[in-house]
Amino acid sequence: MGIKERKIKHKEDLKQSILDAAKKVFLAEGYEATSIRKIAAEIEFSPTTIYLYYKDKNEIAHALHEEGFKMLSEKFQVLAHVEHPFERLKAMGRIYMQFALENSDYYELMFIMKDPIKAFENGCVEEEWDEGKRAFNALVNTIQQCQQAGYFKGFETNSFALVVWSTMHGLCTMKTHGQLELIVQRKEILTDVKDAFTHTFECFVHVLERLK
Amino acid sequence: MGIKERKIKHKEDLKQSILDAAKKVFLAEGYEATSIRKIAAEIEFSPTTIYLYYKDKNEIAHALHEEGFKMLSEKFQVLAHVEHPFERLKAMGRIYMQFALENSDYYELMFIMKDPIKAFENGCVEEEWDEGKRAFNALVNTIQQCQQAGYFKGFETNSFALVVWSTMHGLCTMKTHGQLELIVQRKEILTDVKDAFTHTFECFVHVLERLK
DNA sequence: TGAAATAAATTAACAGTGTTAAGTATATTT
DNA sequence: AAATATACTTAACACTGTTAATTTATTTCA
Repeated sequence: MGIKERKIKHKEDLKQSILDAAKKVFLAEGYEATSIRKIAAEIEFSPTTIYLYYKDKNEIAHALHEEGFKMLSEKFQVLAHVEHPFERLKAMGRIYMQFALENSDYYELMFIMKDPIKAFENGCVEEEWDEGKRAFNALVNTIQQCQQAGYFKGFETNSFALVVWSTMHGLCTMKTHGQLELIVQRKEILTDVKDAFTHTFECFVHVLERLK
Repeated sequence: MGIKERKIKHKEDLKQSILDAAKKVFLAEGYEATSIRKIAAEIEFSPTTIYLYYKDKNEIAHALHEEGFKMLSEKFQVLAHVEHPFERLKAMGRIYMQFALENSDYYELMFIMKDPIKAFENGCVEEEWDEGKRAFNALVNTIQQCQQAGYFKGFETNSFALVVWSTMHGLCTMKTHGQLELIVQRKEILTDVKDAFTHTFECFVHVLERLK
């Protein structure tokens, strides 16, 4: 009775099981296709049961959004071993880019979609955007250390960090949303899309290098 | 018989009337709430009539997306009177930002949503992304002129243009999607959100100025 | 142990979505 | 006047998130 066993396991912590099921559907079909009914079918419960554990779909979106931040911060772990702050900043950018491309659905949920944010606007989730802030702080700290090493002198640290993040965020979204592909389509110089993405990043790195 | 007169006028060019109705609902309630049924109710026709003039909702999204580009390019007209290329670039950025804030729904449709792009992927619309390309070309040309004036020397023009656009796009989306607000919330230095947005832009301008 | 109270899950329903196939008037052509 | 073509509508499908009311299961207490 594999199904029954699974059901018992589910009951132990149904909230987590719902999230797991949501994640499964989400990864296989994207957020758009992740309906309450599909999640319910996955765990063999009624759709309305989900509302006993999550206030609404936004709260599930927020939970997935948190998962995404856990993933990203794990990938950021390796940065601790990069001593030179500017090298660390570059590595950070590359990790961020890679994450955005390889987990574009998560990226969407973390930085583009409004649904997960609505969750703590509607009072579902108590905390503020701790995950996002932590990630941003890591960037601010690295930039601060770059400044101590002679880079970006005369720039207000927070504003500069926002510029850097904006650039990376803009580039990643333009890539994953297809605008980059459309723009580059007939531009002879940057024929390959992959190149446009990488070249733009490298160009940005050159810009930063010039600010020493 | 105001209604009947209107109906006759509609029949003259129903396709345009549908678009006008779509725009009305879209501006009043945003794209999410712009349903086929609402558009139909607006022009007092059956919902299915719309499918006689537009293949699907993506095609309507694309039509609105075109309207947005017309609006933006109109606002860009004033740039012709700005002689100095770097001043023009800055003005371009400010116009872009203002447009994104004041017409955030249009901006969403033009640069973030995938639906309008699907329209010419699904063969609804013949042309490529001409509007986007034209806007991007304006940016490339300005940057090229900046380079001739001694700015951004040694940078590949197209890549540099993509960096600039990425930064502006990233900043605007972070603003309109609320991330900027959340990040700044507890950062003591940039308490005001409006300030964070403006300050980041100004910081970016300083970055560009340093590349002379 | 058996009845009452509590908790957990379900059924049915609401109000909406994009979209399609089939049917009905209206206008045009033969 | 009959046949054809055009324009539009009705009805329906297969979904969506969400809520209220109801049933089922578990626990508490006399």
